[in-house]
Amino acid sequence: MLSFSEENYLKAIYHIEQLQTEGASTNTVAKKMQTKASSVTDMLQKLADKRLVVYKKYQGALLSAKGKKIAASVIRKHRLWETFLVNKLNFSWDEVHDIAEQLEHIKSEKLIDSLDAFLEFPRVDPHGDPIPDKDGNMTKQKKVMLSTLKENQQSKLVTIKDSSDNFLRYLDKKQIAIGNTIKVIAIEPFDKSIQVQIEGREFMITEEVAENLLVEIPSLTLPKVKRTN
Amino acid sequence: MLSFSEENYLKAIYHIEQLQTEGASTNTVAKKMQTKASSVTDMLQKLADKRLVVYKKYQGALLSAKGKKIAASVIRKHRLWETFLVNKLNFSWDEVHDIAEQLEHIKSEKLIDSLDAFLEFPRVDPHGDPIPDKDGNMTKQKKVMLSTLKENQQSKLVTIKDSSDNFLRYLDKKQIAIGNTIKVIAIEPFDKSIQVQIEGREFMITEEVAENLLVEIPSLTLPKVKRTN
DNA sequence: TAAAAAATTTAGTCTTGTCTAAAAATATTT
DNA sequence: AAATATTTTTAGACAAGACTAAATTTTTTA
Ligand SMILES: [Mn+2]
Ligand SMILES: [Mn+2]
Ligand SMILES: [Mn+2]
Ligand SMILES: [Mn+2]
Repeated sequence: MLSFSEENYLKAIYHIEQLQTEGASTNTVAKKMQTKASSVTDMLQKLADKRLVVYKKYQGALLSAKGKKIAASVIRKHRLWETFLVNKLNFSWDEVHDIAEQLEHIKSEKLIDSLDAFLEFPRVDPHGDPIPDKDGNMTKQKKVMLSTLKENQQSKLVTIKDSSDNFLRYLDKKQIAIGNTIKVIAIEPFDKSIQVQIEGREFMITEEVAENLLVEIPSLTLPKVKRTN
Repeated sequence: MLSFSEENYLKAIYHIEQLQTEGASTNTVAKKMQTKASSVTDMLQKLADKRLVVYKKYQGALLSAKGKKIAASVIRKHRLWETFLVNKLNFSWDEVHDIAEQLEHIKSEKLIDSLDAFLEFPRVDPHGDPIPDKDGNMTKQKKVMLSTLKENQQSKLVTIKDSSDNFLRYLDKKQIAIGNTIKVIAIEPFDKSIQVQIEGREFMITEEVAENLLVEIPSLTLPKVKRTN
């Protein structure tokens, strides 16, 4: 039975591995865990003893298969609980993360599978992040920053990069939600701000916002040319 | 913010105080917490420092008002989560206790009040135990052991004393549930076994079972005599 | 490639919560 | 009221998980 702390470290390493190819460095983990590098070293050694990570002195750590599975199950629990809070208890999406940080450590396979069924097997959490299945598999969604689209391209908002309360509340205020269809009307060359049309409403967003909105890769808008078959 | 351990000790003391009038002795707490007397002494001193119990060396501990409120809130959480598991996730009543032991330590007032509303403000948990309200008040139900009833008396099952898995499963097997009407048909003088009628079905239970079934205090069955008034 | 900077590990300390063994206080018997 | 038994506290140790400061290794810069 792993401690809360061990589970949190595994989760942090998992998230770091998603971004980079190499192993998670001591300092990166320390930053993510808001702790000191020396504490991280202690923990990496312990997780290595338990064969949950492969760790080489001064070289950082990589999750083992076993470690990856545990990390995915913690993430599964986190996201299912967030979904429960929003869908069943009417929490808003900026209120659920801290509570899910606690709930993700409750140990009971039956509980989490029942919860999954109760929620009717959601594929993504309230922030658009995919929920791993029982075996830890997660469909890695292909997505790009809205800021990479060209004028007239449109796509669907699948998730967001920044999940801070401030950003979540900004989106609520602008009535931007996961699943919305977003069309790029015009891009201002001077400051890269974007005129967008979201679910019919047209308005302006800054480049910073556009970089934190991740949308489906838009299907190529083929030039209307007659095919000669 | 209290630790899980501190909360568990407060809850244990609360339960002990319900049974006795005096303070909880070190040994009683040790038994309930399945720990050593010396560990209990350490914790009682700590809880006394935090003004959560009134503790006198060699005399045991009593909850302070503050301590009592915290204990009641932990019990409230425990029982609401048990209710959630049974009513919403279709757990059986013998499966929920261990999971509730974990869930009762989740810190979020909004969460527990939302859960309360989601469950439509239940008054009792799946085992018939009363759920304290937000302020820690709990309606102390008046109840007696079924074994104290006389022949022909009847009452309603409100809760059970023993909550072991074995007993809960015995009740399931016999289809005995909280809220059932139980009538004492006959008491066998030799072994005090009781012929009962429960929701129409008539069968025999042992004295031990009858001592663990707590029923409403039955209204006096007045002798049928004409009033001269 | 040697020096400087940055990252990482080690050594030692602290807190929380647990334990065992021994000492002290209280309760029960003779 | 002693003597004995039981309960409770104290003393000292340990493991987990964190920290600071110092030492070591790796990376970057000159
Ligand atoms: Mn989250
Ligand atoms: Mn999320
Ligand atoms: Mn319970
Ligand atoms: Mn219960």
